[in-house]
Amino acid sequence: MIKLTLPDGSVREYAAGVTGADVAASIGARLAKDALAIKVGDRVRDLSWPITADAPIQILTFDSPEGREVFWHSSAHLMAQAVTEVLPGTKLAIGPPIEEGFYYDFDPPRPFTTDDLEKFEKRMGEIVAEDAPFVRKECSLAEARKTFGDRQEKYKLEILEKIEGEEQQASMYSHSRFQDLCRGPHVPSTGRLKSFKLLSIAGAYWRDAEGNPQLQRIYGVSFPDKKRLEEFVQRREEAKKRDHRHLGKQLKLFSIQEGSGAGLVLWHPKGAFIRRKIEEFWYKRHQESGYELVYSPHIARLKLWDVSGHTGFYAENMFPPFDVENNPHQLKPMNCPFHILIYQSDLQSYRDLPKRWAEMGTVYRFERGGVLHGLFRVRGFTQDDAHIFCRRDQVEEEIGTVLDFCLSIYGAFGFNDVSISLSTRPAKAIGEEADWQMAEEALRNAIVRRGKTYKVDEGGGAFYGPKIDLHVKDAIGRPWQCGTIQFDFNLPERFDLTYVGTDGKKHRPVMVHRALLGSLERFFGILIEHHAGVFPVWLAPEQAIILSVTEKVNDYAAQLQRELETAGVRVRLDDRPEKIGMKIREAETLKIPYMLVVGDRESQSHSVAVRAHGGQDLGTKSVAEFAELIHSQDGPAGDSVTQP
RNA sequence: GCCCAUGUAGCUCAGUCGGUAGAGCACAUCCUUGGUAAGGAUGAGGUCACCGGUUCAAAUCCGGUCGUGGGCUCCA
Repeated sequence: MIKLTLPDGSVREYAAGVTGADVAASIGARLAKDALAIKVGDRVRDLSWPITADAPIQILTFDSPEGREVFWHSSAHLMAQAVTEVLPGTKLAIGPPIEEGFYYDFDPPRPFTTDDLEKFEKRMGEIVAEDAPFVRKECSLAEARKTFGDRQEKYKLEILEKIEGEEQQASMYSHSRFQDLCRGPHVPSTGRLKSFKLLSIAGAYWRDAEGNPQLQRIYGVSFPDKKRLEEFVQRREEAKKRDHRHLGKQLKLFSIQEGSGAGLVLWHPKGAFIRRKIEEFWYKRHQESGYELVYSPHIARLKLWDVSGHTGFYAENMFPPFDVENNPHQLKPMNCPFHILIYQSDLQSYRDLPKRWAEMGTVYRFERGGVLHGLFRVRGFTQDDAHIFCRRDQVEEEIGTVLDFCLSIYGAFGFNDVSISLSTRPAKAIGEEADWQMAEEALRNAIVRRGKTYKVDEGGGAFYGPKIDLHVKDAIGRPWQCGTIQFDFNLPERFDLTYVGTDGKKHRPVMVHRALLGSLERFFGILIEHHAGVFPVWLAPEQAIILSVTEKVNDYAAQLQRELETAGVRVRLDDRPEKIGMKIREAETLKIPYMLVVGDRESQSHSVAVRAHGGQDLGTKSVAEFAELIHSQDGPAGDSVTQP
């Protein structure tokens, strides 16, 4: 008999050789039905795997990340069978699960088309209906080589070459008429893979290396039931509706035009208004929080970037230098060297630290054409940057303060679900081991002391220091990386930064880079998608629009506009001779928070009929009441609202 | 940068087999004075992204460039 420990700590006894399927069945019928795989110790196995020794186990279902991985991996095999059957001669590369779904890379006799996807899906459905079991078979490497050699699966042979030396045996998984080289594990049978959807076709290099043959990748996603697939489809549609590129055009917020250049953003008046609101708020909060504002130029002598090292390690992201009176100059990809020059311009005493210098600094980075994407990936953007120069004994408190500051800023924009990751020392790093430990400790403590949880990205730090990255979750649950807090052991050395300590000697300060929103462009894009274009009152360029029912009340409407403007409300008047339904429709599509319908009734009682965006009727209000309503919402979330 | 797709009116998009261009919305003018998501009429608006090639003839076929989209790659 062997003892298996369940996740809840309970121990059950089974005969040696018991399978995951048996164990699941012994626990409950529901679990047996949902079980996809089993975790034995820290290895995930097929449900048919015989367990021969005591171990902690966990039955994996679709509700666990590992269960989903297995499910999607099996789905990739399912798709591969369909593709090879529909398009014989298609060679197989690899087909792993990904964050949400799976893909498989193929080398087909001809490129796939969108129509192909439907054919593949149809065949996949047939294979699911077969409910064919996934069967694992171990074989020698030589045997595997022969199998795939016969089938002229050159990519599989390459994988086998790589495995050689690492493994003694190869494993094959087959189901229905399909067999693939695979480590596994897999779900018990194709019948589990009920609901799936093939999403897109993309090019991808074999082994992700440019220069290698380009393969055709098909992305797909699958779920154990229809409902979850429908939810997924709905989520995608919702995301599409919120796409900041469409909303940006529809609401006249910004544009990126061929005439000015790819990846370069034009802020139109309404977008610029919102940006200005964000900036004003940002400046105010920084000044209240011990930062001093600085400005720096957009270009500098190339020499500066030599000293900072950017011409070396950052060259591929910089625009080419240009000549200024025989002096090469460089468009700035970062703000830090300028802040450092400010630091160096004076003798710094320990008494004066920390220095916290913040700047909305516009930087230009060369991004390859193919990666540009709306406001999310651009070539010119404004970082909400700051650099903190401090003593070692100040580090931990500084980091903590930055973290608090950051979270409060996110809260003001309605982002309260923030996830934190800590990236530690990479293999290739500069600086002393002790410094790294100190820095990582400081970052860790700052997070832990605030009772926050965090993920560790081992080795994910920059070569010059560890960092914290902050991700905000938007209204439909998507995470976006915004903030970053990074230690830098590199630049203080390169620029030989010092301060005079209590001992009268020179000491090296610690430098921390930080951005909260990241880039204004990107953050604006996130805000647009988060709010689906319906900006909160404090950011909305137009907070309300007066809609006159007939031209007879236009005088009253105009008077109303003056009164509301005097009361500090951003209000526009639509007094065109159009029907009220038409005006409402337009105001709705413009996503103006409040519509004020005025006709004879309102004109006589000196009031407004308030309709909120989306259709909610807030009834009739006096001018003062409505102005009060706007004032109560005219500030960042959680901020005390300033009365005009 | 690479692969695939794509670029037609301000926007969304038709345009068949190569025969010199269309709709809806938006815009302008006029009519309509209408109470919570599209009232009507008329009109104007295009070097079919750009450059080159094939052809009697190119929005259409071919090549290149640029932009955009989905990916890949990269990401101090």
